[in-house]
Amino acid sequence: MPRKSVSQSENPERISDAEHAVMEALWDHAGPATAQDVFDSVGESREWSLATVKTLLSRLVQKQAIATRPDGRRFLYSPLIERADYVGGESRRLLDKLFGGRAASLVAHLAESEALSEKDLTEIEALLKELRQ
Amino acid sequence: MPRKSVSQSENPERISDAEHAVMEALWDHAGPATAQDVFDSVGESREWSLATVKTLLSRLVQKQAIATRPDGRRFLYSPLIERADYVGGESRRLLDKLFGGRAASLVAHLAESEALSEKDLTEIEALLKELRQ
DNA sequence: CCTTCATGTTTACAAACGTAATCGACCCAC
DNA sequence: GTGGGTCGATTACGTTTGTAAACATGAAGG
Repeated sequence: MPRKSVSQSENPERISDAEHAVMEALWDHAGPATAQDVFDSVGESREWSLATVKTLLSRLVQKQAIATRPDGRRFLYSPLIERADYVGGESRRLLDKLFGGRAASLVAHLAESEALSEKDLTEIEALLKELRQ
Repeated sequence: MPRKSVSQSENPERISDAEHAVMEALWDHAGPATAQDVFDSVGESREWSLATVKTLLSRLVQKQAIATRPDGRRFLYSPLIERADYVGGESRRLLDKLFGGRAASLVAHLAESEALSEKDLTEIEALLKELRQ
């Protein structure tokens, strides 16, 4: 198979914070969304103009994080990367950066810093139990 | 619109990736370090020039993340924020951004994505047990 | 047709970042 | 005391990010 030319597709282009908010809107949206849709979703929390949302969408297209499909004279946007993958990547980044990649260290830290509520603990215990069967 | 005049010292200035590497060097170093020290520590992994390290140190001073103490004609740098605090802050950021603040979700995700080794699981279990007593 | 609105594209611009060269002050060896 | 080296400070410069206005174009209404 010929080597894929521009190499991209393998390239985990970094998604910025603002861009991430747009991704969340897209992931949240059932099916492809228009720029207006995204604006409506995201405009509540973040005070962005429609223009800003469009810029972010363009940048995400460039970064190959989302795809466009023409629909009449506008575009429908849909995520190219899955939320789980993104979340996994970011989590791993943090783990590597701050905990030497050791997940247990993270959990330990959360526990020590009291970031874990009683409920969290119970949930995690249940989770572990399930993983163990 | 008058920019909200922040009461300094309360201001959690964001530390960039490169700056973080410098912080790690400082945290690692026993006692105050010179720019050269930092350069020596960090120069291995990252291919930075001494000038770059100095720039980063300056920026960290501005951000009030580190303090300087004159020592003859040079400075000794030492962290003003503790690693645990930084780590806690960043962890929380991730948690809020990706998991709606729910730590259990993070752990669940790590588990599902198989980011947790057998050893991790055992460690976490032990941790929980300890927290429970 | 012509005006208006909706929509993506282009351009803008300041702040933050990554990376570093240069500058001015100071100290040491000759 | 003078030429080098050392040090922090200043300046630089391209890229990314946040935020958005201006522009081009096509659709739609009158």
